[in-house]
Amino acid sequence: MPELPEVEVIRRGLNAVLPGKAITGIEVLEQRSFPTFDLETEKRIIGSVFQEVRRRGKLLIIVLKSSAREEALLVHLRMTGQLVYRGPSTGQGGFAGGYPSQSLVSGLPDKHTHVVFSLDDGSRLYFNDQRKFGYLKLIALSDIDQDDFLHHLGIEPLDGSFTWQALRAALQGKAKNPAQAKASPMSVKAALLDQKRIAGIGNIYADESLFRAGIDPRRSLASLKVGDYRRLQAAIRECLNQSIIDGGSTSRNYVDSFGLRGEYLDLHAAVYGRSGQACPRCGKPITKIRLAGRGTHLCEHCQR
DNA sequence: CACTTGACCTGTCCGC
DNA sequence: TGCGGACAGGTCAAGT
Repeated sequence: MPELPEVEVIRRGLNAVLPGKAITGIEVLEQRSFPTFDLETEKRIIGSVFQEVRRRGKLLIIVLKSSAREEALLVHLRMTGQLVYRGPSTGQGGFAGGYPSQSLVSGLPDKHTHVVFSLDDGSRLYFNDQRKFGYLKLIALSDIDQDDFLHHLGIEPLDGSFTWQALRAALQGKAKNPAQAKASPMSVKAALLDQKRIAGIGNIYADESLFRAGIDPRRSLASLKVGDYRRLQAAIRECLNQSIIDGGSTSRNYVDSFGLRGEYLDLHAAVYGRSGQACPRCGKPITKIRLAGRGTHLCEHCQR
């Protein structure tokens, strides 16, 4: 659920409040959420200072600096993870109680809070995760290229290098033989969801991008023409950028770093979560099918 | 080897 | 109202 736009909104929110603050304490209440956490890890974290928050695909990279070296705290939210910041209870940023009144979460920590960071100004950072699929991991910043997950991530759709040609090359995969790649029977939706080909797209933005591009998600990669890749490349960028503007998508429990919901699904989504409703383009009902193991929303009339 | 399916979890929603 | 079961979907391991 947190896909690229949601993670980007969180990144920006954290980047506005964390840099310069030092970590004075960490509590790991659920080992599964931070499987490599031990005394050594704790020693490396406590006393370190937040530098900046980066993003790669759906992964947050929180850069810390200790006296010894720079560390990277990797955070993957998977399905239901949240990273929520709370200012000092005296009220930071004008927020009484340290958080905005519209915040969907209050009373932290709660039963889904698995990791708590205490900061030197009295603020806190909470990692919450209903389904415990998300994780934290600490590595030396210099080792960042060796992280298995990070290392294999595909192209970044918001980078300048994301052209339609790059999209085509990424989706077709690493097959050395171009003829073989061209013959791929894989559906375009399954390829969009493969983080090793393109990073950051999940179920919501796969469906929305394909609708915007007018492409049936069941189409095979082999069937896509240059025009399809051109339209899909533009559609992906437009969907992701619009969602970042809207604060992301909240379909179940996504909230940003201040506990606020995202408005993309209400304001701009055309098909996701709208089966039975009228297609905004042609008025025929949106249908929902199962594809690549996922619920898939489309307009049978507009997407071909 | 390329691709698909099941497991990991827990909360919500639907029908009976 | 309670209860069983389907469903949600990111990623990895196991299966085809």
